[in-house]
Amino acid sequence: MKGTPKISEAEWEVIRVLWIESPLTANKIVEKLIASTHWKATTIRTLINRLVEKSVLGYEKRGREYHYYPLAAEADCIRAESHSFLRRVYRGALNPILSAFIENEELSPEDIKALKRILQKKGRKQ
Amino acid sequence: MKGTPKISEAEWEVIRVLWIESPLTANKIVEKLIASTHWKATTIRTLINRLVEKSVLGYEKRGREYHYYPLAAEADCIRAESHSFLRRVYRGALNPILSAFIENEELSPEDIKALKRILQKKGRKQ
DNA sequence: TTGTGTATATTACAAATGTAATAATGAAGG
DNA sequence: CCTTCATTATTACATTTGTAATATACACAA
Repeated sequence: MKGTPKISEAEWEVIRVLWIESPLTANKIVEKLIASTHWKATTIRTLINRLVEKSVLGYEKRGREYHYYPLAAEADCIRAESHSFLRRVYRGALNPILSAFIENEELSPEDIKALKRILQKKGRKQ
Repeated sequence: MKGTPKISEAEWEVIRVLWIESPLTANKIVEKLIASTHWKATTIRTLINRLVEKSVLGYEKRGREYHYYPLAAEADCIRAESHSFLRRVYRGALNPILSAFIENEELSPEDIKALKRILQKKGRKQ
């Protein structure tokens, strides 16, 4: 893996459906995204092609259809994006952002419990 | 506040120096950023002007110099950016990202303690 | 073999972004 | 007043992104 390329906001929508299920034909992808966005089919095709150019998606030609699948691992892309975000916004000071997230967003009691556990473990390792 | 506009990656560098200290003349901003980036002075001027157009920065003309200061509150911009990030990458599922951050990035023991405290409080409120 | 649908491929085009160069303007010194 | 330097203003230009429209090619039916 060569370090994940930059994935644009719209492209994220596309790759995400393939992380959920793949391979999928272009048509299937279009179908799913038309349900959740206001995009035209051609727009979605463009996004798919750009992701292929960026080597984020691969495809297999089967008959006259292409079956697309992710080349970039979800975890890698998320890590890269998170890192870029942290650098941009927090310059590496992690605590403020975690605090902000925890305070501003929704967390179920189970979430809270899980996070406490992770912190616990992290605390022990240091 | 009208909902913070989109601040680009490069622009973030600029606004951030003004959140640390303001008002600053364009020259001061340039000076600080040249130290921490490889940008030319004119590039930084462009970024400043774009931020003014976006109403993220305001300025006061004093003599022939402009003194720039933030119009958008740091907290608001961070909140907006965080939210957009969360939606893009995690579709609102907060727990995985928090876990990833906690596991992947550096956290001091104090950080860990602080976060536990916040979680504690959050847990009580629900 | 010729239409006729569908898939894919090519092209379009404006706005945002990264990255500047150049022009104009005004203040201060001679 | 005129030159010069420092500031700000205008212009530039390639890429990326958002958002498509149009063209082409091929499989299948008639």
